[in-house]
Amino acid sequence: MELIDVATQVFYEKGYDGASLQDIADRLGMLKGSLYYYIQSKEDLLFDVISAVHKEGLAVIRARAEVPGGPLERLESVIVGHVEHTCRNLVPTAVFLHELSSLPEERRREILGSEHSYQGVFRDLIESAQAEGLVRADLEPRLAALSVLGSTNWVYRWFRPGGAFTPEQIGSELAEMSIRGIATAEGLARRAAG
Amino acid sequence: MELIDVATQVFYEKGYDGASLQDIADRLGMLKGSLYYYIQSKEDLLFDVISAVHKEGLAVIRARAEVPGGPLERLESVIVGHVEHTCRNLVPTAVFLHELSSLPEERRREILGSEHSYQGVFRDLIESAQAEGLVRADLEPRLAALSVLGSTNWVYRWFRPGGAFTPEQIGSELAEMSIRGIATAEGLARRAAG
DNA sequence: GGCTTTCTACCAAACGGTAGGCTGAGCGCA
DNA sequence: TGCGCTCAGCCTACCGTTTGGTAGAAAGCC
Repeated sequence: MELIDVATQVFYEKGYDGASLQDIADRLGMLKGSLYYYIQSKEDLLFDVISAVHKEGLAVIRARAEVPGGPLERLESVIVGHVEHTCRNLVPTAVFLHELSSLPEERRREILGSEHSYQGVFRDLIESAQAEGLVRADLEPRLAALSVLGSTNWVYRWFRPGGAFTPEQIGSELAEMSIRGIATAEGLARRAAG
Repeated sequence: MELIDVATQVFYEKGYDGASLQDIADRLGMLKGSLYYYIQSKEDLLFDVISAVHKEGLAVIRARAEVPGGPLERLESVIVGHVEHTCRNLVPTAVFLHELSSLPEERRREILGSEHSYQGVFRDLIESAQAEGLVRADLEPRLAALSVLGSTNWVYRWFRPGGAFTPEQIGSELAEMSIRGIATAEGLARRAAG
């Protein structure tokens, strides 16, 4: 469907409140009233955009989190996957991170789940690594997860395709920094050895 | 001036586009027409809000960056200062980071300076540390700066006063993770010794 | 094949509502 | 009397949404 792509782009450029259905209709070459043949409301449109990219991104990191292997290796893979997915879906991701707050409480929770799902994946992996002595024990897992999520999510604000860095480069460098930031000496040694 | 505080709060709650001058006037107990005695336009109001908090935050980290001492210690201090300032000025900071894109290109650049000023402070410190062998040489300074900025700026999205973590706690933990993430063995050793 | 009906994908116009911006009159206080 | 400030109200523009209608392709039926 082309509508959702156009809407994503317009929401990205003007923000949800700043974008009008007129803008979207113009870009599709139709009248704004005609949009209601496809949608129920403007809000539904935003919901669809956000919901899709969130579901996709979550699937990416969950798949990588559940692979067999040490928790530190899996965490690294999750970070890389998350960053690369962000870079390759820059526009929808930006809309998700920027306009989620434009949705009413209820629909927001419908997307995020009762607990913050992204954060949960990172935190679980960090806790597992901590239990094996691979991540510093004095570290608050939730804080560590938020730190990693921060540096990776921030990517949507500065990455530009064709810019100085490739998605792969950014993914692996951010993962490297994140892991070094939280691992124990043993965790790092075992990672280098494996 | 109370107007700017109220405007900050309203922009925070509803977003710039979603907020109306009516909302602001209501909260001040006056009619929206009366606002024009104080302001020239709605956009000017946003500009003032953003400009103020940006200038203040930049002053905080610049002061800490210019203190005498090793670059790694100064970087740590900058991170701590930045995070604590963010936590203590959560609402204006959120407006700054969230609504900067609502300003026209020109006024945006008037605030950020020709080069990204925050990023510049971090990058310069990282480059200094790199020159002294305290930060890994294979690390791209700009990427490292963006990683640190990401995890610290992200704080505005999850910190809540009276929540599980204090600003001091968050500042020192994020700084610790950031430094460990980029430093060389020698950098870490020298930091522990000093 | 020819005829009719249904469905798809829009169009045209208008609705009630609200937006930012502006004005000139008038208030209380020094 | 003068001045800082607020008032009530208007203007034009645009918003999301609804309604009623229609060209043309597709499908069903004989």
